[in-house]
Amino acid sequence: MDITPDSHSRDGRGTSKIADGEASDLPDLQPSHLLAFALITELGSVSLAARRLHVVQAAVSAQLRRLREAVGDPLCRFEQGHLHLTPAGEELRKHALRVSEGVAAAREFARRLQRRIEGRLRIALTVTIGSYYLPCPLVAFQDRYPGIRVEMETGSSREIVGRAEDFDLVFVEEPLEGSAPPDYVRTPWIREEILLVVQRKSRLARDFPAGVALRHLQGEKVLWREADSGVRRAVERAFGTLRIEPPGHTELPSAQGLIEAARAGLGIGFVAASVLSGEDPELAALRINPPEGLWWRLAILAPPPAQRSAAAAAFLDQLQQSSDPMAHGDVPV
Amino acid sequence: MDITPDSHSRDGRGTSKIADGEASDLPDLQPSHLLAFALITELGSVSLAARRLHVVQAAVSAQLRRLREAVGDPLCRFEQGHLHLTPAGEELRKHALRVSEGVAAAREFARRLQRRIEGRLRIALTVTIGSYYLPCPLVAFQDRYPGIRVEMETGSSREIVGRAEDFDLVFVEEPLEGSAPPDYVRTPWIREEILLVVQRKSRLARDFPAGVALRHLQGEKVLWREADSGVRRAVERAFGTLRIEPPGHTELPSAQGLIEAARAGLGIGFVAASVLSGEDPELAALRINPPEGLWWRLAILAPPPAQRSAAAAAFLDQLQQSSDPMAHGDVPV
DNA sequence: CACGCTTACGGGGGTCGTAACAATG
DNA sequence: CATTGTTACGACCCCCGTAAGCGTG
Repeated sequence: MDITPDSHSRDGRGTSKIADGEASDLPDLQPSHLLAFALITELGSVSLAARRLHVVQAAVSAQLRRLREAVGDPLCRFEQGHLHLTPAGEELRKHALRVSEGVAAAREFARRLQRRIEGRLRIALTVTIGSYYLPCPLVAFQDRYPGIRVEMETGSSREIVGRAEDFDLVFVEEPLEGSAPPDYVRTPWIREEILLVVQRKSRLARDFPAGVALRHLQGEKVLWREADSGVRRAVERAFGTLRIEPPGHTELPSAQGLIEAARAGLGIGFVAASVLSGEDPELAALRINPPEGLWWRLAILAPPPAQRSAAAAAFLDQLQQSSDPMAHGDVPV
Repeated sequence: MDITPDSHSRDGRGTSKIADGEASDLPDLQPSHLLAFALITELGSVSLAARRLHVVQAAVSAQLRRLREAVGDPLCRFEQGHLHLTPAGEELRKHALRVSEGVAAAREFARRLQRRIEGRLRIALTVTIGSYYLPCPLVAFQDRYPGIRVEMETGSSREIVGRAEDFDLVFVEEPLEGSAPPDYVRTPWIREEILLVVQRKSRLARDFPAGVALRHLQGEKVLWREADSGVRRAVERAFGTLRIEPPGHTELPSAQGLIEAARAGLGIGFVAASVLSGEDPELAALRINPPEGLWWRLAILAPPPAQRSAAAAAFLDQLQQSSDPMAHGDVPV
């Protein structure tokens, strides 16, 4: 036999004397009444407490009466304009103060959360994003909200997408690997072109000044970044659709190193557009697969707006604000 | 200019954003929601919390939602049948637990008060009452309610009546001296006859076997108890109305001593009826002012029933129960 | 008589219960 | 399919605000 709770008790919030021998028709002790009582004892006056609670005297007076009824003992007395607590009131005051402080702390905590004074932001990202794109907005965010603790975790795209529930925001490279939780939303973040870097004097630069299709690169010596590089994986994926497998030649630990190697004629390389600053007299940056180009897209995976933490919402806001100015710029590796 | 609190705000208990820059239309954080949240986190389930709160799931679910809205951050998530708290939820849980414990303590305190497991009983009384009439019912009371701390204070009738507000019960001898607070109620307690003790062979015993009027005692040698004796004051008061002042002769420190002195023929004495146990071959106990006799009345001054502490009510109950059986009996001085 | 606490009374909104839906194992 | 959590909706009652009463300095 399962208890359908108070099925036939219309008494919404009342005596609550289920399976309780207590035949007392007393109203049960409400936390809010304790709050009022704590304030009354602190201020020594019902009217002052009412003022601070933004209600009229009569309301607080009624709360005090209900608390007294719930306790069953008189709690205080007003004589010669001053408040006097009975022993029971004195004792109850301690509990009321404890409750009051707890609620005040909770409210203060909520307030700090809302004002972004406090909070935690758990983000997951790939090493590439963590190295190139996130540091700048992150320091800006921390500068703006110094109280928010940011906890980062890096992992493969598939891994962090699978554990998306554990994070406020997940920064991934597209196309998404793995499956995100059902109602998560994908927000486009950065869309950047991947360019081919070759010597100006090379055959490719001469033959394809307006851009080169990937299939023309077969047999070229390619300067790769390390295996988990985001750009490398994007290019490899593009090659994969063509079933072309360009032989790896050299692995460079940084984009800058790759550029230098390309300048020296050691091979061709793929870099994100933002890495190339200004014109280079010796190097050409060619569009890939013209006219659309090969684009590298970064996206943010987030819970639906209603389920976002304030910190996450603030960070997303900031990213969206500064996504046009492209403030993330070129960060040295 | 005084603030009439929310005069034109019909919003009974709502956003409460008076003079608060916060333009957030969030509901404010209710203590009861914290209680529900604490229970949810403790039990790890909304339905279990609902069971224990004697409400349906939906109600608790709604409370959880309102708390989340009030905080502005998601608090928990339900995945694979288990509860997972977000960082904000984890933090809020601490405050919620504190509040929950405080409220539980307050409720437990109220319960103990109602069951008379705990409490304080502050009583005021005259030394006479404290010596003769109160000890017996008091030990019975303490035996029945061992958890209730009894605090006694003795003083003159006028003094303790004046400070009646400081006590749960005031035991006085009538007629009352001084003025009690306006709405205090007087409960008759003990009504006992004061008898005149004389030698059987004395003239008084011979002339007035059915009782003697006070005016016939003029010139007698009176054996008094000490000045603050209740019986002595009662008799003196009776004498006072007649404007007779019987010369004091001897002061005895105890009722028993007074009786012995009377037996020895040292004078006549006044004692409460209960002090005389059984017949005495040498002594006669004469009614005073027949046929009504001279009565000594004890009364209890108490706040109106609604303002009585549970302990006071219990003690009064017990006294009323055992007032007929006269269980207070004769207590040796 | 100003001030503070209490009581009585009417109205609005919060909260409960019912019911239907979605997700999970 | 049983269990659990959520949403929608209607009804009830708590609580607030207004107003009057009352005691006190």
